[in-house]
Amino acid sequence: MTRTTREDVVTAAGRLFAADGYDGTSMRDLGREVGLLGSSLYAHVAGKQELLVEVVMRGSLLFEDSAREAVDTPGTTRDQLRAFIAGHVGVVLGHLDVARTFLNEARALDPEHRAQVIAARDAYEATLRWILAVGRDNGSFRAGLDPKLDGIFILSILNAIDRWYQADGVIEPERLVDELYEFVLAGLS
Amino acid sequence: MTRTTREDVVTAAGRLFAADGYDGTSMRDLGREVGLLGSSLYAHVAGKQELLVEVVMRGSLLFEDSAREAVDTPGTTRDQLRAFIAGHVGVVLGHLDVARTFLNEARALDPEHRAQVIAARDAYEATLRWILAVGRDNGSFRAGLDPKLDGIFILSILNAIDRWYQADGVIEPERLVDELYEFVLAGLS
DNA sequence: CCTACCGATCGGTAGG
DNA sequence: CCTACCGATCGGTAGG
Repeated sequence: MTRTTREDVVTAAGRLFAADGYDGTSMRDLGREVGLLGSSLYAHVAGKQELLVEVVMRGSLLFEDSAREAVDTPGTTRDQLRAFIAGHVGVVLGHLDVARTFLNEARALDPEHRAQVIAARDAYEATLRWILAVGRDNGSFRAGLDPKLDGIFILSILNAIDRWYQADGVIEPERLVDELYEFVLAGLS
Repeated sequence: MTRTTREDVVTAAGRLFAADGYDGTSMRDLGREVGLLGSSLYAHVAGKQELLVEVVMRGSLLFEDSAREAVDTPGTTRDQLRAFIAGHVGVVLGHLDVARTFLNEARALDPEHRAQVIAARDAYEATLRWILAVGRDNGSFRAGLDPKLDGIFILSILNAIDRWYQADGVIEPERLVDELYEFVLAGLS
């Protein structure tokens, strides 16, 4: 046991926010998680809200980077769609606590940061819609596709993964990506 | 303004639980909503938890009835799938507050009722899986379909509707059902 | 259905 | 990083 760092506190906060929610996590709970008293946390952070902002912003960046990589993927529009799905799965499974907090606890943010998160989500969704529209126009997907509505359907599936996926087996991440891609692509064809 | 009834309190509780969450709703908030003091609510209900149980159980019953009706629908397996989707949309759009509370606030329930809700959700999911398996075996859907995984994908889409649907137009409920059915059916074909 | 409370818990601070 | 606290808010109760 070395000294507790700010990073330890942020990581533990993500864990508790993901498991019990922001409102369901007290500073005393968080202190216990890192082996300190609740009041001692204020030597590391300005407050509870700052911790939420930090965790959520990390999630926001992860999804943003993933979306950019998907668009930069060489190949067909279908390859980009697959990269988008694979990237999303990678973020969720690779950073479960951060992803869960980003997806489910944003409403506890102060108005300014909440607006920032909503903007980030809109941009993420816009990237997917862009892929769908391009694919519709170049014949990769069906002509009658509705980028907005079909984008919502796809994101609904992706954003629910953290709720049912269990790390300990049952289905491998690679197979999950395959099945997701297959199901979604069919819906677009 | 007539006398406040227990029903008024339960309805208002559903509204606030859906909007602000169970933890985010205080008995004083709820009292204000119905024009009473927080402490006066205890003349109508035993406690805050009882209100959550009541709202969530109403949601549970609505989805259960809807699933049964879908299975009892005459016609092809595809017709049953469509009825399942239409029923789900009907419950969500027709009882937004109850559906939201059922879908998002069950974790605030005491262990016994939470177990009940999980069992109800499992049964609902089992009904959908049954439709998928039957349809796979009778040729309505593709042979390689995975009832469990594809059922999760479908429910992911259905359970997210309350998060983005806006009652004031944009898309009609009938068109939503059509688009959902089209997208899902393609994923199963 | 209100008045007047209760004990518990919350986020956070002063001072060391 | 702890001690000792603070004001606010919470769910809930006694008595009318």
